[in-house]
Amino acid sequence: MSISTRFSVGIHILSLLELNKESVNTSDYMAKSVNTNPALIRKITGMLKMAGLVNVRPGIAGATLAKGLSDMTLLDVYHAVNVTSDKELFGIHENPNPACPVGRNIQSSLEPIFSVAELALEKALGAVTIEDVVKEIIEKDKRSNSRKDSAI
Amino acid sequence: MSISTRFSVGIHILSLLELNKESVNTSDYMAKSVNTNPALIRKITGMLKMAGLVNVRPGIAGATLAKGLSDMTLLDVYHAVNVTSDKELFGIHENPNPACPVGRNIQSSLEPIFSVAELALEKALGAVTIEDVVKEIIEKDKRSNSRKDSAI
DNA sequence: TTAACATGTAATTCAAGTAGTTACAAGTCG
DNA sequence: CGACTTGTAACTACTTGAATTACATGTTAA
Repeated sequence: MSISTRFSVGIHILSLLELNKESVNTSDYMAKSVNTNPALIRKITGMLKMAGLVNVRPGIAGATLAKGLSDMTLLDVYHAVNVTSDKELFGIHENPNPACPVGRNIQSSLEPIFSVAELALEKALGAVTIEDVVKEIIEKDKRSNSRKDSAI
Repeated sequence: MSISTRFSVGIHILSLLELNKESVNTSDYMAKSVNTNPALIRKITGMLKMAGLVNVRPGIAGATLAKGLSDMTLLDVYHAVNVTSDKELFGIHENPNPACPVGRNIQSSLEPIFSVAELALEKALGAVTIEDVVKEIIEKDKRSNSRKDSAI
């Protein structure tokens, strides 16, 4: 199965907080941008808060960025929204037959290999900051706007 | 959610085919080693067959390796058992608000980033062959056996 | 040819995770 | 006080994974 869209929604939220920082970003407003419901936004925002990425307090409208954009990588978001802390990316079948040489060694043989692969993934995510994403969004928006203008 | 255990089971099957190549590896036998049921083994074996990794034919007992162990990487197995062909590893929320700069650019901004991360993962998996896994299993088994002997 | 056995596959069930939705308690502020 | 917001819990619908059962199809040997 795919990695939860909580990850991309988390990135969406952080990007939105930057690009819309002049206004108050309530869960209701952000839900409209993501196109989901406010409760889910609040849930994910809560996860981002736990990770120290956003400031948000009960009763006070709006969330704000808690750190500089260049200090937040996608890996931070990945860890914030994924419950991968207790669950590995790769699932390994449990209870293989201990009477079989393969069965009794497959798990311990695969774990370090899977770890290396997972770390490669995380390294790639850690190399991209939210600032990079925001810049990309701005660039893409400029390009599509200029295309639209020239078409008129 | 985690990547399906079909992946680790697929590796288990291929390793077993090598280490038990003197015997006939029926789905029933392999199911006992993996500790699951024969139908699931046949399903995964069928996927491995589609990928050209094993030979198996209706009515004829047992599966065999279709290629050399050093010519099979974990990435081959990953692609064989994962239906990732039509589904990306990272899920991106659909239908974000096109009226919002973030909403209308988030998907196209994230896709290439996620692709890079996914490729990093696949590169790591492609660097490990089934031969490596089999050697590791043999090594681990030797070590645990010698420990047992010395304990007597 | 037939009986025994193996693979291929469909259907069913159960469990778990995702995401959408509603509802409401708790907190804040004019 | 009253309007608004966040934090959560509960519920539903949906999807996927995995286990299980059943049976059609194919093969082999007696």
